[in-house]
Formats: sequence, C-alpha cells, structure tokens
Amino acid sequence: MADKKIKVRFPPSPTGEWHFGNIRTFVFNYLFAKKNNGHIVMRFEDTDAARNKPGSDLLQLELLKKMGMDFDEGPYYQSNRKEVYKKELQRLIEEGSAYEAEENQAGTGKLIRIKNPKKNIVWNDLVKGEISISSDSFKDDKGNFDFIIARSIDDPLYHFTVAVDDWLMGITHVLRGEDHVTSTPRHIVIFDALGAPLPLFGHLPTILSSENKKKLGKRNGAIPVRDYLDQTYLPDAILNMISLLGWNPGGEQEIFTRKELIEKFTLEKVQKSPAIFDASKLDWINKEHIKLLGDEVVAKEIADRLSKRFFNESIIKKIIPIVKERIVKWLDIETMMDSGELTFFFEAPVFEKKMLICDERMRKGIEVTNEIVSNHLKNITAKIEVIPEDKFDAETVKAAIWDYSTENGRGIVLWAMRIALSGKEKSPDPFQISAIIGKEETILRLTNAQTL
RNA sequence: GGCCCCAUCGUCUAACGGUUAGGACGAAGCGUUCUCAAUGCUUAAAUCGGAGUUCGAUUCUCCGUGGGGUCACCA
Repeated sequence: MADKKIKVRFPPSPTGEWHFGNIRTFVFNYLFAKKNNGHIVMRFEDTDAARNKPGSDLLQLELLKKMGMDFDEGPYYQSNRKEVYKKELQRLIEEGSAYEAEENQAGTGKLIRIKNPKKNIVWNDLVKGEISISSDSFKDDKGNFDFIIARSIDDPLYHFTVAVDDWLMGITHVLRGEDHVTSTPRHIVIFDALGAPLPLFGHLPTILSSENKKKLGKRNGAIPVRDYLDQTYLPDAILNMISLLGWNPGGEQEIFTRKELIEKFTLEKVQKSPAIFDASKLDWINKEHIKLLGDEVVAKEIADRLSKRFFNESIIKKIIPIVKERIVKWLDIETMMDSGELTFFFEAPVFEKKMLICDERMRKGIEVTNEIVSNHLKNITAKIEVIPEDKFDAETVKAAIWDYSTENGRGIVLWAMRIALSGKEKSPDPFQISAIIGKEETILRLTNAQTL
C-alpha cells in the first residue's frame, strides 16, 4: 500500500520578522517533512494588503536560507491567486453552500458567508488527540452563525484562502500553532463545502515568553531570530534549541546535529503543553556545537577577525584549543581581541612593572620586591634557555621551572612569568603561552620584563 | 465570560500502573590550579489540590484550582 507522499507547508504572513515562536512552527514542519521524505510548500498569506510589510517576505526567505531550511515548491503568494479563490467562491455560491450577504464595510461589494452545518466538528489532532468543537461557536456577536469567508467575490479572507490552497496544493499534513485550533473547525467546514478531502491537522503548543508567560510575540520580548544569527550563533545550534522546545526524542541526549534531529523527529513526542522560551540554554548548546566543528572552521573564524597586522597562520593554529574553550559564539573572539585577551599571542604586551608582583592573597605572606621578581624571571629564563628548540612544548616548559617555582612560591614566580608573557591579569597559563609564542619570543619577553 | 487545550525541579524535559521520581540548562559549593577559562565531583530544586479505580497512581476517571489559546469584514 503506497502511502501518498507527505506534503506540508510554510505559510507565513509577510508582516515582519520571525521570532522563535514563528520559526518553531517551520522547524517542526521541516523536520517532519525531511524525516518522512516529504515535500514542503512555501506560501505567503498576504491577502490583507493593509498588514503586509513590503520586503518582509524577502527577509523571511533570507532567514530560511541562512538557517539552511529549504523548501520544494513556491514561494506562492496568495495575492497572485485571487482568480483561483474567486472561481471557488462562485462555485460555492452556485452550489448553495455559501451566499452573498450584506454590503461590506468598505462598500466594495457584498460579504460572502458560508452556511453553518450546525454540528459538532471533530478531528483527531496529530498532537493533541481528538478535539471536538461545535459549529455553534462560529456565532458572531450579532447572532449570525454563518461566518464570513470573503469581503466580496474578489476579496477572500484567510480562512477561505487557507482551505482552498491546502486543498489545491495537496497538503497532507497541516502542522501549525495551537492558536489555530479554534479556526480549524471553520477550515473543515470550508473543505467540506469545497468537496475537498481533509488533510491531517496537528497543533503545536505555544511558545511562551519568559517575561510574562504569554504567547511569544513582538509585544512580549520576542527577539528576531536574525538577531541571534547576527550574534553569530550557529544555525544548527539554533535549530537544536528550537527543536527541544516542545519536543524531545526521549533519551538523555541534548545535543543533536541537524541530521540526528531529522532522523529522530516524530509527532508523537511533541509536548501538549506550552513551553517557555529561555535563551540561557542556547549559549550552552552553541558551545557544544562549536566543539563538534573541525579545527579548520575555528581557524577560519579566528583569521576572519584578526587584523592584517596580527595575521600569523601558525599561531592561529596553536590557539584554536584555547579559543574553543573560551567562547560561546564566534563573536566572542572579537570581544576577546578587543579586550586584548588574544593579541599577546601575536605581539609583545605592554604593561606596567608593578603588575609583575602578584596579589597579597597569592604571596602567602612572603615579601616581594621588584628586585626579587626580576631575579626570579632571570632564573627561569636561564632554565628555559636550555630547552631544545624542538622540544619546546607546554609540558617541557612546565617541567623545567616547576620545582623552582614551587620552592620560591608558585604564586609569585608563575604570576610574574605569566604577566611578562601576556601582560594580562587573566590569561591561559604561562606554559601554554610559551609553547605558542615559541622559545625565542618567550625568552625575549622574559628578558624585557626584568629590565622594565 | 463562552468555547478549546494543558498541568513533573526556576526553565527544557524523562519515567510498560511498581524508580531512592532520572537527565540537561541555570544556581550554589568543593577539588584541580599562579590568574581566568575549561574540566571533575557534590548540593539545593518538582509530580497543583481533593476524591475515586487499584494490592499499588506522576501515570487511569471525575471534580476543583491554576495556566495557556481563541472568540475580526487580521492572519
């Protein structure tokens, strides 16, 4: 028995940029379609010209592309399909399931209403199970049970265009936000009038804002997904984050590649209750995804953020592990560069002599003067000088001076050494720095610090 | 308010009707350390309430309560 090919849709209104709430719906459709070897239709629902924001369709398409989420068909624009809707509207009127009613508010024609079937409308929701809503709920505040499907024969409304398109485009699975639950019975009534087979419906739980626990939206702190991309969060990390909002495959794994997400996705594991969006986990997820990346990727990100003056391929290669463990996202490399946390790997630092003397706390009561520090630096320089060039790694350097620093106060000796090499109060340990900048440069910096 | 949906740590969540209710993020503490980062270990932290079914309920049923969604000539 060959199942009909699964077909889903991305139906945004071009009214602005997407936040996590919007894109979550697309992500689940994407995952579901990819998992089941399905087909994705892109369709802009722009029948309300007044609400459309010019250019936001392009912005949305661009975001999809940046997120690596492709579609197979479209984009369609409902505003280009007016003839299709008109034809179906006429048919419904002829067949008697819809009719022209009173003049519309704009005075541009007669409203078209669809006859209320007066029954319970039931469907088996893919995520929530059986839902039953009486068509009596269509009643408006004037007591009319027949809801409006078009402002006029030339001006169809959302409920109608959605049903017509989902039918004509052969959509098999309608996965959308929970906010559409109450409009689903209306769509079903239209499908029935159209004589169209019903797709399967699945309503995803809402994403709530962490500040007020209301539906995520522009008014309650919804940040555009593009902002996260601009902040150099990885698309796959964002995808990972979004996927886990209202879904999980059941195990204890938290970090998933795109491929794993697609493999594991099932509607059965979608949560029924709303999830609150808390971005703090994204930092962790992004860091974990960076760990998954090859060193060459990290090297490129570092290189892209270095000025010409600093560019040094072999050093970049050596600082990869250090950068990797210190950043959450690529942009942090820039921050580190700006605050000088990386520059000392490329050029000798400038600092004041008094920095060579460590804090009270680390001295453990031992008196330290400039002369004593200079002397320590001189002694360790001598020990480092005898290390062969080809054995100049962090372990060897550490071994060469470990005993000396232990005897003379590690805090005092190693702090001075680290400052001499980095000029920073906070930095990787002096052995790592030495190994990275090399023997010659290490000795040079150590020597300079003695005579500061 | 009507209608619909939902209910496990602060957050995301796991748990054939039988577990000391598990994991992760975040938080706190400790260890390792010359600093920072990273890392390791530890701790605090939850089944909304009440009945019922059952030998046994986080799990099933009902009632409360709470939360969310939706009630346009928007989508």
